[in-house]
Amino acid sequence: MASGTKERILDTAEVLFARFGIGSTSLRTITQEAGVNLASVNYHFGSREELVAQVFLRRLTPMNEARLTSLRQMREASGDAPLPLDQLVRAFVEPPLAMSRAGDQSGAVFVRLLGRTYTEPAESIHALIRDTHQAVIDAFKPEFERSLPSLSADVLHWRLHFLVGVLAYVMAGSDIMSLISSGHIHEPQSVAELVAQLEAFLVAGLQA
Amino acid sequence: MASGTKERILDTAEVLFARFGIGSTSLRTITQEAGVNLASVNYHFGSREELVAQVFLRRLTPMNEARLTSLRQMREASGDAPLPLDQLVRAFVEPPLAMSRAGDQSGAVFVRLLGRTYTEPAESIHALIRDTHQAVIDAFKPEFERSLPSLSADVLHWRLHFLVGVLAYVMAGSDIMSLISSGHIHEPQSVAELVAQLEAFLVAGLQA
DNA sequence: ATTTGATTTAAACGATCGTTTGAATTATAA
DNA sequence: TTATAATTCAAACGATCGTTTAAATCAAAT
Repeated sequence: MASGTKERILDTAEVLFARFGIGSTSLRTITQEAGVNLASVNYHFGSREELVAQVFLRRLTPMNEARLTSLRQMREASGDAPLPLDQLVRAFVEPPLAMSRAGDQSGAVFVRLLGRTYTEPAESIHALIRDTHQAVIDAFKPEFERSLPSLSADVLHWRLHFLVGVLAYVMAGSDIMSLISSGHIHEPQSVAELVAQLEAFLVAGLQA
Repeated sequence: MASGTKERILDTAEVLFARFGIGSTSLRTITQEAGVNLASVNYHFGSREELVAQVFLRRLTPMNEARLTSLRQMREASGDAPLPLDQLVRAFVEPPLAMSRAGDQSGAVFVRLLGRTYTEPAESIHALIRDTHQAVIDAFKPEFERSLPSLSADVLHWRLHFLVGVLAYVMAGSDIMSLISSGHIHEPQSVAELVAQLEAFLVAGLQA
C-alpha cells in the first residue's frame, strides 16, 4: 500500500488548495484526507513549500508546452506572414481551459487553483509561476506585436495585461459574478463555447 | 493615546492583508505593527473575522455609492435613451480605480486587496463582497442590456463576467505580467490613462 | 476629589501549525 | 533466507495561532 503515496498527496493537496486556499490548508488536513501519514509529506517532499511547488509544476509544465506546440504549428503553417489574431489568442487561451474537460476532474481543479493564484500575494508562488511562464511570454509577445502592428508598445503591453486578467478570472471560476445573471449560476455547456466567447471578446478588445 | 486604536488596527490590517494575504496575517503581526495591544482587536471587533469584515466594509460602501451616483447622474442626463456604452463602462470601472489616487496610499492598498479577494477562496469574504455589490449589479445590469440590445442574455452575461475579470486583475495590480514588457515594470503615468486604456479595451470587447 | 465606565495591558488558555525523531514495517535483492 | 534499503508510523518537539481573563490605567461626569 506504500505505492502511490506521493501522488495521493499531490492530488489531495491540489483539491484542498483550490477549495480553501494554499495558506489555509494544513498538512494535517491534507494527509488525513489522503489517508497517509503526516510525516510522509516531509519524507517525500522535504517541506510544505516544496509540496506546493510540486503541485503547480507537475501541471504547469505540460500546459505551457501545449501552448508552445500550438504556436509552433501555427508558425509553420503561416510562413512569414503575421498570425491571424484569433488563432493567436486561441493558442494562448485554450490549453489551460482545455484542462477543465479532462476525464478526471483533477485538471479542472488545478485550473481553478492556478487562476486564483495569479492574484495571490505569496511571493514564492508568484516567482514559480513567473518562471514557468517565461518561455511562453517570450514566444507569444513578438507574435502579438506582428499581428497587431498598429499598436504602440505601451498599448499592447496593457492589452496583454488585460488579456491575462480575463483568462485568470475565468480560470479561477469565481462565482461572485453569478449574481450578474440574477442568481442563476450559468455554467457553459462546453469548454469550446467558453473558449469561443472568450476569443471573441479578447480579439475585439485587442483590436480596439 | 487611547483614541485611534480602532482605526490604527483597520489601517494596519488593510496594509498587511494586501501584502501577505488575509489568511496569512496574524493578529499578533497586526497589533505589533500598529503598536497596540493584542487583546484590543477582540475588544474592539469581537473576533478576527469581524475585523476582516470591517476592513472591507468601511471602503466598499462609499466605493459602490460612487458607482451608483455616477450611474444616476448619467441616467438623469440621458432621459429615456440608452446610455453610451463608454460612459457606462467608465461609471463602473472608474470609482474603484480612482481610489488609487487618493492623497494617502490607503485607498490604493485597499483596491489591491479587493482585487485579490475576488478570486480568493474564503467563502465568508465572498459572501460579504457579493452582498455589498448586489445593489450595483442590480442597477448596472439593465443598463448594459439597454446599451447592448443586440446581445443575447447569455452572451451579455459572459461579457460582463469578463469585464469584472479584467477589472479585478487590474485592481489586484499583480506584477506577474510585468514580464510581458521584458521585465520593465511599467506603471501607468496616471489613473486617468489606465481608465482610458481599460475603457477602450472593454468597450470593444463588449461590442464584439 | 471621587466614582463610574471605557480602554489598555500582561499573562495565560487550549488548539493547531510544520517539522523531526526513532522504531516498526515493507519492499528489494543477494 | 538474509541483508539492505525504502517507506510508514506514532509520538513528540517548539512555535504560533485566536481568544480570554483579570488587573491596571485612563477618561469623563458627578
